[in-house]
Amino acid sequence: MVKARQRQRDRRQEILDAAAVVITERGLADTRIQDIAQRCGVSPGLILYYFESKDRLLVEALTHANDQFYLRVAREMRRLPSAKERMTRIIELSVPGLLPEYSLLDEWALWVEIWVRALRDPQIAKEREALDRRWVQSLADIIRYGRQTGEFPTDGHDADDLALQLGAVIDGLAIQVLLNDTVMTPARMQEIVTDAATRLVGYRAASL
Amino acid sequence: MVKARQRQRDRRQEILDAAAVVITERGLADTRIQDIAQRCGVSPGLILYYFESKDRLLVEALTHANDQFYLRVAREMRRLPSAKERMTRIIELSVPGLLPEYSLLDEWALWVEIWVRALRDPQIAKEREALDRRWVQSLADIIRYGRQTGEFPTDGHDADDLALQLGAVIDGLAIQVLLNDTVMTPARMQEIVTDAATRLVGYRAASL
DNA sequence: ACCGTCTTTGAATCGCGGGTCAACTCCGGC
DNA sequence: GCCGGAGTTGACCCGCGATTCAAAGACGGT
Repeated sequence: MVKARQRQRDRRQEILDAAAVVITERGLADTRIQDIAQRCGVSPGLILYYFESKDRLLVEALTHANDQFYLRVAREMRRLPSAKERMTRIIELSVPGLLPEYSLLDEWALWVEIWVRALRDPQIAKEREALDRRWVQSLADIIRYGRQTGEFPTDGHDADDLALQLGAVIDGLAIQVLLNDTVMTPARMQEIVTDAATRLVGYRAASL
Repeated sequence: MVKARQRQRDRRQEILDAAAVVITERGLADTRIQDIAQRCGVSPGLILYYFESKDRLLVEALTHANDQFYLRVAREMRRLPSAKERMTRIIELSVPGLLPEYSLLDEWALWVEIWVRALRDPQIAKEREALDRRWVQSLADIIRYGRQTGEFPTDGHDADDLALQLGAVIDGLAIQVLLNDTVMTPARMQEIVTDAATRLVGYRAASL
């Protein structure tokens, strides 16, 4: 009985992962159940055995993918001892296509799909807000941590405010990078965001 | 013959406008030919008499709507005598939902739809880039104009660079405002963008 | 008033893809 | 080895919506 539960959860995960991949490749609007089934090496009927509808599956897949990403980032942050390093790293991770090992293009592409749906689907709107807050929270935590360790000055604005602004800059630039590789390159984005972060938070960047 | 051409062009415009409205209301993915026809008070068949396919129509509608908006803004800019006023005004116009008379929410909602499609449709990607450049150009022009009139200092960065950064900040914040009316309000966005503009360009804002 | 062409209609076609379902398989417990 | 239920399949149903098309209408030119 326990094993059955486990196996069921595994299967669900597998489908969610496959769904995320397919959405990334084909876009939310062009993702068919058939595609997801194929990527799992499974029949289309099975997909609807595990999820009550295509729509629910897609929604869950989007948040699931974001969760995965968030957890990876959170784990990395915990490992880094200094706030500056954390800031540098989280910026690296935010730039689409900067690090070849994570294909962050994918993360951002999914993110844009979430935005579109959030415009008209209240459930997604709520989810999106939660995911976004969590992300901004991570930035704010780094700032607070740095103030605690003495790496960052403590006389600046509220950490949450700063994080919100920094997050906005990252979003705006990420779109440019994601959609247009000529004018705004990953390297350039990294530079600009680093600059913005140091100015907002008020510290000196580690030279690259 | 001439009149016929004119009438045909009018009909096309009418359809494009209707399409933009429907896309805004229902989202690109859920827009049906039937909806557009209904909004024009016309039969579905006619839509495909004027456009070779739904897809072409939608693409054209997106850029058409953006053109309209751009032209409105450009006209306004020309009327304002000082660069500071222009900057203040273009910021107002960039904040979704700030001005009730223009429902800028709509502009931004369409913009997000363009992004999603641009991820996978090379034609749209190219169009989007052109539209975006035009927009950033407007910002850069204001900066250059202000330097010419002596309103802005001339020792700062390249005007195009500054415009690019300012544009990114606007994009990032606009998404937040568009999707989430609790944390990031229009008024707050306006404040932040104004602040960013004055710091980037290096002038004093007119107090609000 | 007549003709030919451009518009417009609305019904019909057609393919696609989500969801259903009855049958089959597999596996774990007895 | 046998039973029962969970897991899996793939064929089928079904509605939706893009596109086509033949027929009807409007309109300008003669």
